[in-house]
Amino acid sequence: MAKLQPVRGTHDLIGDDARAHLAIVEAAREIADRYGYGPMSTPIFEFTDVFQRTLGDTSDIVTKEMYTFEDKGGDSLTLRPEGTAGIARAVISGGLRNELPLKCFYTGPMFRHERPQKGRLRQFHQIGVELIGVAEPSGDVEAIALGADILDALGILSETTLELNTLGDGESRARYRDALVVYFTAHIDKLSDYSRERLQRNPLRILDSKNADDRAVITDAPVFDDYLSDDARTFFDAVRSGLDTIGIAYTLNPRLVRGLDYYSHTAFEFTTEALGAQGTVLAGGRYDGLIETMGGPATPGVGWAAGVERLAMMLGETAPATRPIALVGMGEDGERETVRLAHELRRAGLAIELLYKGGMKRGLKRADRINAAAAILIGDDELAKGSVTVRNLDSGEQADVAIADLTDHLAAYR
RNA sequence: GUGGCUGUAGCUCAGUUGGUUAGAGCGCCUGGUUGUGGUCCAGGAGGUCGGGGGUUCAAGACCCCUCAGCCACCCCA
Repeated sequence: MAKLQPVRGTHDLIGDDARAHLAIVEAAREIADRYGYGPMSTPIFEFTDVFQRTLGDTSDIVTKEMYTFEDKGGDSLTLRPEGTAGIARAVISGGLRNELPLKCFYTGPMFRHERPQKGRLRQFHQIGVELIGVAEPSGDVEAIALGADILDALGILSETTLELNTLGDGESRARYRDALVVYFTAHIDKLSDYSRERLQRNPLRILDSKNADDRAVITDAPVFDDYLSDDARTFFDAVRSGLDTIGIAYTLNPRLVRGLDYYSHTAFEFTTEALGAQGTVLAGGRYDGLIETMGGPATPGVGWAAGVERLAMMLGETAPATRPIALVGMGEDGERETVRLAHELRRAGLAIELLYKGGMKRGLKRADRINAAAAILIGDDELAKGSVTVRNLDSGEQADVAIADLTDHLAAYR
């Protein structure tokens, strides 16, 4: 830390950026509420174990991306890299098992020690939902519909594609995994270095490789469809027909995978071409094995998370803030009166900007800069008459308004 | 963690083969207007040239290291 600067990969949210983030979260929260997904908040740090056990010792997040530290009591704590683990932990430790299904919406910062690039930060923000305790495909459909509704409300659904895949049940996936290992091992000389590593850790990931040589090998790789159990196929068909019923379009992407064992059945991502290499905007899936993996009773779950920064990048111009009315006081008495009036008018529901000092010229200049719709001028002349001057800053027209009539007069600016 | 590109005023950027006091536009401040903004005119403030080291008579420019940003890989929101 040679210099006063933000930590790499972190970002201040100021002005319009802050407003845009808030607007996204608020829009999402409101829609989630309509679906019955109520707010829930878990700590931004947990015992390291919570993430280690849920995410698996071989995942990238655990092996190299966690912000882990020891607290003064000697416990190993970790800044949360994602939201699901904490909620799953709360389900177990908070006795929420008796209140299933749990439907929740969460938002907040996440932390991953990655190299920053477009759409990727070390501290970023997510919104997300979880539906825990529902094993039916209608739960998957509901979660996806909720995500689509939020994207639609933000005006960006049409810029995204919903990619959909099934990871089957554990048995199907184990057999498929074995088949892949056999196939890729036979072609190991043609694989990239990265994919050779993946072959050890997570063979399904090879299917998702961007490497041209890998792609050639992948073309003839075994397809999951041949290994899918009847139950898994039935489940996936039900999800698909559910989406069809409510008119949500999707593309099947057999290469869309999740590494960890507790994932099952549905995997989906809303992706876009608009964000460069980090095209995933909202992604999730079913994690029926998660809570059991953490030491709880077998409990099904499905959910997703979306990156607020990525959503914000797609939004472009934000809706302008409501135009305030500026109060400009001249002289001591005038300034005192603006303070009193500001309080009164704000309590009457108007957006008021108090221009603390500096006289009329400066006051009007500032009123203009903050995009005020009107300025209320109060000086000795006005005080003597018991009125104020209301200047429309667009037309330049001015009116002498008795203080008693002011609220009515200003109704035009609401 | 790996690779490529880039760091000059609050912002966007010029700055010639190394040459004297580092510039522009926008923004900001002041005045023209002792009670009238947005336009115009005049003036002004604002720079460790990301940081450190080196080469040189001389470095914003060249070399090395480092930090940061961007983009990509990896991975993911």
